[in-house]
Amino acid sequence: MKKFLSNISIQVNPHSYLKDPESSPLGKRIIAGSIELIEEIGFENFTFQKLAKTIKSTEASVYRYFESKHKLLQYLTIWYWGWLEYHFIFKTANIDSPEEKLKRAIILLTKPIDEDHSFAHINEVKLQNIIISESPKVFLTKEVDQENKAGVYTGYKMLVGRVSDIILEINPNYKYPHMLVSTIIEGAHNQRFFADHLPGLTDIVKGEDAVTEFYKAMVFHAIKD
Amino acid sequence: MKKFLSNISIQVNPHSYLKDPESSPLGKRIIAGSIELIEEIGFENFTFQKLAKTIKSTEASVYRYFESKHKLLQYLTIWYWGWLEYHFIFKTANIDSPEEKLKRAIILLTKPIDEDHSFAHINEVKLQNIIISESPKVFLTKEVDQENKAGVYTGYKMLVGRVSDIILEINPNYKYPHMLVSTIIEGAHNQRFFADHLPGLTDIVKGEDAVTEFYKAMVFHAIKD
DNA sequence: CATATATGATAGTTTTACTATTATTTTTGT
DNA sequence: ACAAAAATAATAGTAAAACTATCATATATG
Repeated sequence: MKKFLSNISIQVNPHSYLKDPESSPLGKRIIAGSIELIEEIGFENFTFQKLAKTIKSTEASVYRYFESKHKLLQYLTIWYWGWLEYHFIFKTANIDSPEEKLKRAIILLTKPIDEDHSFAHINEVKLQNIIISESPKVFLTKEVDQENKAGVYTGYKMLVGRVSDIILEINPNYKYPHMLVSTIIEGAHNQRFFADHLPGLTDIVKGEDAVTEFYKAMVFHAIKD
Repeated sequence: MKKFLSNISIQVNPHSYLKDPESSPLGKRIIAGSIELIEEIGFENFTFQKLAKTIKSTEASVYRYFESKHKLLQYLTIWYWGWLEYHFIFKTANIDSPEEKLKRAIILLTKPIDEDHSFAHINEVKLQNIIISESPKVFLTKEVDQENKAGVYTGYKMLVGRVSDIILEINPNYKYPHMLVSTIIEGAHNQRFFADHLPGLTDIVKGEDAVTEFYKAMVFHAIKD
């Protein structure tokens, strides 16, 4: 899957930035550098000073793009939801069977990504690691309601809504489609984290992608009458 | 359910504290005060200086009990897992049917708690709100592996292990019991948070505890052959 | 009642998060 | 090609947070 998105870009809610990082080379270096650095040292240890040093710029310049490191992480997660939604549309296009569409959606939402380099300055694999380890910190704050009003979570809700719609195509009487979808998205992140760091909280089955298998079976059982 | 634990206390891994807060009145004020304050202002805005002020002590005194606010939050979550495990044992004691035990376990893990005051200095309802909004921040750090080695997550794993054992009693061939249990624990927290702040990510059904109903149905469907 | 221990009062250090100012470089319109 | 505008760099500074240290005082204990 190479460069198939060469002329499109993921729209990110401007609430998360002061100046669009897509609009300049420095902005792109900030994004690329922050993905590298957050993945490497973790969000708590990440500072704009360290970022400036790695991308050979200055703290003040970074602050012209992002008001805080929290907003930068927010930007990255919004971008990721947009990226997921794009792939979702791509992967379910022209498929008639809702069961097959749902299966593909679950794979997208639970499998580690291997594709790369659709966007020159974004390392999707590292970004996904950041999403797994850091993304709950974006919404688990006292500012979540304001941010929600500002539209920060629209992309996430759209994605959940799209997958929910497929579930309702399969079973129009199923009562909890959104719950099921957000459970598998957040759950898959947790399970990947547990597999790496707290294996006692998960089940690792050799020669099998247990996370995807587990959620696939779970979803199809849950929505059956 | 009143004071039925008058002579027992929840053991917390000493890795999380410098001096046992259960061992002194000041220690108990630190715990009580931090539960109030973290619930009110959120973990990011919480500082030892603010805590000291609310409990009428000093920053330096708080630091004699906890090395950092991260360790304090860790202490609270370890205590909560111990509390849950105790309740789990209590609620499943003398029940023969594994289905009934599992049902009770799911209720315990997914329902908001209403009982109170079993432990004088701990407000369990507020503590649960903290667990919902802040507990992933305990393990989602670069220090998780060291902490795990130090036994910080033993209580969580024990709890997950106990519920998994019931699942295996019902279906010895089920491959993912730990995954299923940790999915419902973390999932229920997320869904409660979403219901309050990001309702587009969940399904609120009036006159019904949708979270508990959803996970009960999900689990029993998942473990069926 | 002497001694040890816990807490309080106070002050200090380092780091982070962020703002302000001016100089220099790069971009853009004509 | 060049002047004006915009972006970035260089530098410095402030406020608060996250600790650490010291000494005085209170409380508990043997």
